[in-house]
Amino acid sequence: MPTITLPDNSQREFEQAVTIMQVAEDIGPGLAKATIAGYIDDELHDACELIDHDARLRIITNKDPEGIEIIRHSFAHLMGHAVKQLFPNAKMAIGPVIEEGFYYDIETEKPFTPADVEAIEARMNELIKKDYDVIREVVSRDKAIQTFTKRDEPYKQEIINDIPDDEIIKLYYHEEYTDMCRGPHVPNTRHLRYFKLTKLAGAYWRGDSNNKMLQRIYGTAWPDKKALKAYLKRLEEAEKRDHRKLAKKQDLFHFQEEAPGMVFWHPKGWAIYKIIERYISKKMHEHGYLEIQTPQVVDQSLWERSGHWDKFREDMFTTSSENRDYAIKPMNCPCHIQVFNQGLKSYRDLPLRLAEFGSCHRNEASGTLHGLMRARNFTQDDAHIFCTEEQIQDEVSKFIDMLFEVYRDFGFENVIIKLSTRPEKRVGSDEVWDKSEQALELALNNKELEWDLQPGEGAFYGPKIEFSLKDCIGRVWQCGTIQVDFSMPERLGASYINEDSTKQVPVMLHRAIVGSMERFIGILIENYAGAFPAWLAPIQAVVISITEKQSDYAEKVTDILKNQGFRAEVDLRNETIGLKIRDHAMQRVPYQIIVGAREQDENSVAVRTREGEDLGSMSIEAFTQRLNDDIACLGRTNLED
RNA sequence: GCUCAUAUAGCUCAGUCGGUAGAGCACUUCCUUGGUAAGGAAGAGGUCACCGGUUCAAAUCCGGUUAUGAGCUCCA
Repeated sequence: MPTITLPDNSQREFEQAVTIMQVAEDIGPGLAKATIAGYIDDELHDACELIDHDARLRIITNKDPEGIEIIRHSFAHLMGHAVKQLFPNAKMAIGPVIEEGFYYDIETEKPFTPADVEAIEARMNELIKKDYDVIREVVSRDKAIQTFTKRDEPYKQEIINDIPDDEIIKLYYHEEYTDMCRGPHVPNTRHLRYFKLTKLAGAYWRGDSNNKMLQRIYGTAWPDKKALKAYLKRLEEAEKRDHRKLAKKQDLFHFQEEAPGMVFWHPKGWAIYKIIERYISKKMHEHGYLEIQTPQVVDQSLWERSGHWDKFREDMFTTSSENRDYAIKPMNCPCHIQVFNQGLKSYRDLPLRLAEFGSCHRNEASGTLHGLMRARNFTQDDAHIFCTEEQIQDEVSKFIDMLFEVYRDFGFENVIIKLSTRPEKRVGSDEVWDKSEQALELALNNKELEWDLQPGEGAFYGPKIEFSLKDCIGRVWQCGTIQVDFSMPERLGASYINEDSTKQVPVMLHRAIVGSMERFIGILIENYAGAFPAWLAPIQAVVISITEKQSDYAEKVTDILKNQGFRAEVDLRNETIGLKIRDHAMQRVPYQIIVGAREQDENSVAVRTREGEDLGSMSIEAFTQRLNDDIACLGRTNLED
């Protein structure tokens, strides 16, 4: 006689054990129709789950986040159903839910073509129309193995072998198709309506590149048509912000075949770069860093001693001359240690913070290149802090503060923080790793920051904190980092004299805020959709003449702005005012200064923003004051500084 | 690096069955001298990524290379 308590605390009593669906039916036919699954006490179950004891029940429909997730998961099975009908020899691997959709990894004789995907989508739509019931069966391990042996599904068998003994195994039947899953799943395919298969790609079995590459089909699914349409629209809009597209439109930079993964910066893109560089440089100065510059090409032996040659030689560009082998520097740390090593250092010199805008070259695998986000030549806002063990905590803490100061100035609120701990292949004792991992964790917790642990993802010389930002379509890119290194200073002979006159090896902290100037600019372009705030905009104001008669006056106004350090341009083209405004608005220039006969007579300017707001006529001084106010929050950042 | 796809004018893209290439924008010149998101006309512009093959004939079909895109792997 189970008593079921609903979320509103109302209770229903039943003569015998009931399923979630039966409870829903008891409440009303509308709810029964919408029921996807339910929480029995605090556990999520299929709608066919039997309740034989007093319990709390919360029914899940497509209005709940869990409901949407179940729908997406069931869509993966539905795709499996369609795939097996069209490609009976396909071997199904895994089909999980991801953010906004699902995918299935499948082994096939021949890779799927885009036409195959269309056919699969069409077949899914046909299956949907059948509104068939999805039947769940709890089975023994033997029965599961038997089922998938009979179905000739080797990947499923492999998965079963990895399922812990105490876990129950469930099969879900979609007519003649059978899949295995933890569930829950929708009780009937009528819940599966609004989806689209979005992309086709290869993916390694179990994410290991030594394994066979399977075919992965991605899809997106939503509870209603409106949500699906909105998602596709959102994606389309986001793609317009792609930094590679905006770079072409705004003439910021380009890539070409002769230098894959290396940027040709154009004047406007380089202006942004220099503004950021100057900003960071100033910040570093304020935070006690000393800026240096080290060589691009360094003898191979240094990389051998640092350990990089061993681990990364495949990814390093090399060159040779007069029987000596060199590597183009892939990172700056060994060079910074060389600077540290010059002259005798005292404990009084610590912490010593050496900073460099270090240009690095890494021969990244061709398939990983991605515009500015992943380039073969990039510049790190790198710095290495040489300090004592006792100073680590404080330095890490100061660094995190500085990082957030910078990110806020660039308008980033949403920073993804991860702590990566010791990898399998590493140098240094466990004791040293314990200490450094704790130092990083403590620094994060003291600031009450939210972070995720990434076990085994640290660098070979030490653990690290990563600070990542998202691009226009939500891809996550690591930007900032701070890494503890107990190994490299010793390997490269760094030392200082302690209070007691003994020689000690300093700890080194590797750290970067923007990470790669290139990547950071890429993310900035996408986040601002090309409409940079005035302090970052490559052109802050464009002076537009209405007719040729104002050419001299327009040039005069432009010169005044330029002489005050503003980035201004003049547009004297023989075109209508409407066209010129349109051009510069599309170029996202923050301010347009329109000068006609009226302004010339009054020695004034008419100001318009790129958003289309008409600020009216004002004196040149009033405008420069306004522009100054606009960029004042971050101090004047003019190229002429 | 792996899987799939793509590569045509400066840009965005058409180009059917294999018969020597087309639009819009941009560019140049001329007309127009204007008041807040496209004034008008004319002109110029292409070794169809590169190398090879099939064919009487290749932008188009086939193979390879390079680059790019999506995803996977990797990322000091």
